[in-house]
Amino acid sequence: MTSTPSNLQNETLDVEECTCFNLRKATRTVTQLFDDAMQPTGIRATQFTLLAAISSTGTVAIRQLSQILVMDRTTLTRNLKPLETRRLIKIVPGEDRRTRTLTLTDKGRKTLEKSLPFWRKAQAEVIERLTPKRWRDLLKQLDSTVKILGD
Amino acid sequence: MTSTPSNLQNETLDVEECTCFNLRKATRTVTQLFDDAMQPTGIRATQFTLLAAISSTGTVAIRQLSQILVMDRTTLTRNLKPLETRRLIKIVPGEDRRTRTLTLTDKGRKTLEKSLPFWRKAQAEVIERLTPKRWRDLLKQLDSTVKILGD
DNA sequence: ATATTTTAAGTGTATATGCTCATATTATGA
DNA sequence: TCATAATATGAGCATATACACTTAAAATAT
Repeated sequence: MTSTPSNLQNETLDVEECTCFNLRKATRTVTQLFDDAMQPTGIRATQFTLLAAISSTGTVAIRQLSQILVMDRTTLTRNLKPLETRRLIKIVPGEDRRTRTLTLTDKGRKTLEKSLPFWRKAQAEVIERLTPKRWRDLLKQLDSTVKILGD
Repeated sequence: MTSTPSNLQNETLDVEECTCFNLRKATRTVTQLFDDAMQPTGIRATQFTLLAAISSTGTVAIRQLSQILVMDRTTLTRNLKPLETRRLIKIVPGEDRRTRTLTLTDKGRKTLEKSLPFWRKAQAEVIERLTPKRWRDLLKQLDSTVKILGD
């Protein structure tokens, strides 16, 4: 009986189908596209999302926003830092003094408004290149994934 | 004629459909699931991917691997650091002395082998919870996305 | 054969992500 | 009311990501 060689090789082929790896790969690709498109605005795609979220919620606490964005609270806190440093947002204690509430500054609002066309352009380009059907399918799959695997 | 109020509110609703944001959100969710499942192995999902890739390619240069993984070269360099520190991989100059080639150490091979069942379990859980059909659709969409938007 | 160009890689800087632990404040229960 | 539990946050630590710039080595062109 010949000893079976380590089947490491065969196993690792499966790894090309790793859900995590493929998601991260696609995220790298798309984030680079968006960051590149947003470059003239001075803010990144991630930062744009935060400004837009704060704009649409109005005043909101950190924990609250982290739940809306399905983002770790401490990650959000860190991500807010560069926005606060550049005075795009204001962070002040809430009525419940455990909380800190977020609001856009005038500068933040202006930055968001100026950035919107660039975001829209990037988004439109992605939809066009993927085709609307594929894009809708992608978003649908991503949404299912978060809903089903979240928590 | 009534003046239209700032349509910032309406605009930002679209942002919930931001391709970049939704990808990042799903990636956060899935990465947390994988990292959690891999926790007993002492390596993270991202690191597992690197070990598996090096194992399947055999000796490989950094640039080469970065292209295989569709990953920025400098990102790969940084990601290799903790693996090298823990002596899971060896980085040595290649024949072309501009290059540095990567190989698994014995410890790296052992770590990869021990990690495989945990990765498989996480992957199986994801496929089961999403259902195989949805999972295949997701992977297909991610692959299209990278192929179409890459470069 | 040497000057020029191309290619591979490392480093500085900045952001993004999330776990663990510590602290402050509010809510609750005896 | 006062001790305890629950909640909101920040900070330390480690990794992940990528642009711009620099350096070294190989390829090429004259």
